[in-house]
Amino acid sequence: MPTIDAVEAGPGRDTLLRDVMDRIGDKWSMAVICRLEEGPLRFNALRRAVDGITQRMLSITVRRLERDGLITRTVEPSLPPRVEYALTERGGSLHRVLADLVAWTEDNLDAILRDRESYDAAHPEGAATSSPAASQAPRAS
Amino acid sequence: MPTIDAVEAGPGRDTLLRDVMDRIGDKWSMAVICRLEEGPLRFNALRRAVDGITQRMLSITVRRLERDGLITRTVEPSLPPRVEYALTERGGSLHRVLADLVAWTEDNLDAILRDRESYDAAHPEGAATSSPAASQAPRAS
DNA sequence: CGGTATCCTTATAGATACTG
DNA sequence: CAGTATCTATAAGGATACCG
Repeated sequence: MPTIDAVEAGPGRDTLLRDVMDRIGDKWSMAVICRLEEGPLRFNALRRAVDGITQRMLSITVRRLERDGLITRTVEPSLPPRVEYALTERGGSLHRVLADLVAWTEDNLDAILRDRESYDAAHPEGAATSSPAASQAPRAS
Repeated sequence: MPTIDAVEAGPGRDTLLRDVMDRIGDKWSMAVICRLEEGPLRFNALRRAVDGITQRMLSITVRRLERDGLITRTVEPSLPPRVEYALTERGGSLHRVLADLVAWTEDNLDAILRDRESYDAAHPEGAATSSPAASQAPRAS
């Protein structure tokens, strides 16, 4: 039974955001969704398409996405087995939302990078703890 | 100088997504952005508004957001000092995109939760490694 | 009030090896 | 081909204490 606070403050937008972010905010989920949006792929094809992902992380990621109904996993019992992954309707709708996020990033990334340089120049000491990773990613396709 | 691969494959949507996710995919950034969208707040007011955040994490989070030009930090040199945080234009535009993500979550969360139960029921063994945290968050406003 | 500094626990993910 | 298992490194985040 929820306390009365839950009623007062509305649905808690930020809590909902946390819910979705916990799902897609990990290192590989979005990349997998984006690759599958272009069409279904088998495990190793997906592995090659994502670039940098390990077999283990792809395995974990597709299982999570399947669990949330964002992708399907279809096993064709041949020898060797064919396992195909494809985006669901729900996964596709999520991808559309994410596309807006990509567009926003395209519009703002350069300015952010510049602001960041200025900030670091103005705050020489506290350079540590400023941003997670983001330093030099491989920058592949 | 980029290699020729960078030209061939397009802008790399998933890499861009990773860029923005690295920025806002952490545990607290979105919550801070959402609270500030309702109006500027001072440090401790923001701390109380976010619910669950520690002083340390708020400190780190606002510094990162300021560094990326998503919020401003204004110090009024009184005694005791007043430090006010406010969303920038850029932060506001990001919030608008995030709002779509919230809406998507509102539309899909219940179904996802149900799918997840079915999945767990159908896959009793591999219950571990399935989802990060997400089990029982405090569920406050 | 508005933070830092320090310590510690746990999640995330990489490497590697092995299997049906 | 399509995964699992194990082990390890790192970093995100929480608890606590202290400072200008």
